[in-house]
Amino acid sequence: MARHLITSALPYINGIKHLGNLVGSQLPADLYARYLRGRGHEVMFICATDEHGTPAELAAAKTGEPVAEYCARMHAEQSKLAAGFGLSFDHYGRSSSAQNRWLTQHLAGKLDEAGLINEISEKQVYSIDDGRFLPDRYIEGTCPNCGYEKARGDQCENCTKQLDPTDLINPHSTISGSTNLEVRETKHLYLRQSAMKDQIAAWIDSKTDWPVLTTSIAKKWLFDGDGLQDRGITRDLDWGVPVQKGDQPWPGMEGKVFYVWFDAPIEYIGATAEWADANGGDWERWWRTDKGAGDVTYTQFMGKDNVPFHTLGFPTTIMGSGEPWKLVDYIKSFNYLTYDGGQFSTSQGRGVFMDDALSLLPADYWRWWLLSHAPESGDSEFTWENFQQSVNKDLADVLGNFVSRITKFCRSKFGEAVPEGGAWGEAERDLAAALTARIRAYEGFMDGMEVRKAAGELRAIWVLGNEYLQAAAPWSTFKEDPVEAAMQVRLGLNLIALYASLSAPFIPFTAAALREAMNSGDSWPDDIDTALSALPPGHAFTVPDNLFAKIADDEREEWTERFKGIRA
RNA sequence: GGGCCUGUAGCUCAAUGGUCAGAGCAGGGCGCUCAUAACGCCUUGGUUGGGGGUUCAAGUCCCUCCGGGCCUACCA
Repeated sequence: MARHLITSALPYINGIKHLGNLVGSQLPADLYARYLRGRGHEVMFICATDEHGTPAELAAAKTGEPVAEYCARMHAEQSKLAAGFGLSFDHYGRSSSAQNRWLTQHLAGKLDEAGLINEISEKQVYSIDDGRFLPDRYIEGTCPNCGYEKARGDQCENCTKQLDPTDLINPHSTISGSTNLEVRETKHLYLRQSAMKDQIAAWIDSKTDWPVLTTSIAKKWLFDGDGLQDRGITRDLDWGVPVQKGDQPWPGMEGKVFYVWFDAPIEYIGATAEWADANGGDWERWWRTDKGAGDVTYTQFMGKDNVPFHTLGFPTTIMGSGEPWKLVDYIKSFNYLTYDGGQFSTSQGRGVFMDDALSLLPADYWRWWLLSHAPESGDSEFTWENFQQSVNKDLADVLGNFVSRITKFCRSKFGEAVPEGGAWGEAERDLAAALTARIRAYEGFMDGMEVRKAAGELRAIWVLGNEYLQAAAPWSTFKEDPVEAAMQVRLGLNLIALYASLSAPFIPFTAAALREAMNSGDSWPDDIDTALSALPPGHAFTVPDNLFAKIADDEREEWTERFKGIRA
């Protein structure tokens, strides 16, 4: 038994997440966590809401709530949706927690002691009417280069020229529209990533088994142009972790907070501490190599947009602190899921969101489609037609109908208990051998986090059941040799119990329903003969309701229409 | 502009430089009747985006052109 720490990229607090967010981090992380638990490993699966930053403040202002209340409400809502999708976090924390505040301030203090913090005075645009400094992207004006009127402060979307906000003609705040802007001097802390460049580069170089997507993004940032740059880690905002050196004040930084990207990854640790405080556990044995975390394998899941922060910023924080924190062992990164040709977009309300999804269909439908089409090698596209076909064929026909045909046949001929008599012949031994080969392949893909291939292998395992049943044909055998048919049916019923265990990481709700119907346990099939005799003769079961209703054409058409625009 | 990823069957995707480029779905045929008209077997379908090059051998490596996507450090 090994110990696995698993973290999913933190969903931002600003609104309900869409299916693209879900498949890029939380869902595959859950798949892996469930699988490892199923194999008997000790797992700590952590996620949290990322609650700081300008967008959270603006979203709260829009609803008229104090930002703390807004975040509390949205956290509760996201927790509920996460539970609805079966995301099996050991703890779903909040980056605004006291634990994270303490850790963030502590690490900043250690980085300062190590000489890795610079104080830099700089000029930024301040909006007098908004009462806040404006990030470059919140300033719009006319591009001095091409005359495009909606150029942003950082870059003109029209001519792609890099801009400084002061370059813009007629600049205004995108928050209020105000043109009452001025340039003010402000002091910020910078994390000296450049000083850690060689150490980070050597570390990345040692990770030869990481996805290309992960290492190529990291290397681009490390070596492009002048190489890894220092990064501002503070902001002039009200909502966030107050800038302190540990528990001491930071002279000159009063009223400022740490940048959301400094404190967000630290919340992986913070959330584990939250878990420990809530459950009486020990978080340090997961995070401190001097306190028991030496045998932990740490895996992070995230979308590609998060990779720079996890390969450069957070490791700089961890390594630079000089303390024995646990570093990530493997970063599994994902491309994007697109929606009918374009991007899913939280800000534009484009695509299918987690709450919509659960209102239409049970979580397992979505889990299966999303995981079996996970954007691993490149962006992948969600279309309603593809979704309908996959779900109907894979879940309803291949798996659902298999369960239905064997349980109903048994009930009509033998009653609702596992029938006795008969012994395996060649067909059964062949099936067992085929199952073993496929299960070992499935385990290999799951160990390697090859999500789509694992889904394909699982489906192939389901298909083996139908092939066997078709060849054995107990409905024919029964007429000549009821004892032989009893053996075939008994094997079929045991296959259902086997499928419940194997499928649980992908479709946990269905797996639970199967276990309940079959009165079976959830042990992993290390040995196929044992697994296929888990339900002994006489073992009572019930015929479950159809596991999956098919998606009808008119439903698909209605949903296609309903979700084609942008949602309010 | 720069960097990275990507283009393979109608669709979604596979293929350490090495048999005849493979699966699933969709399409066609046959079988079966336990089952959610479900299942099984067989089968049609490809100049691997275009062009050039390296090699005994290229989907794979190099160059070039075309198309799609992402990132580019103050959105997170």
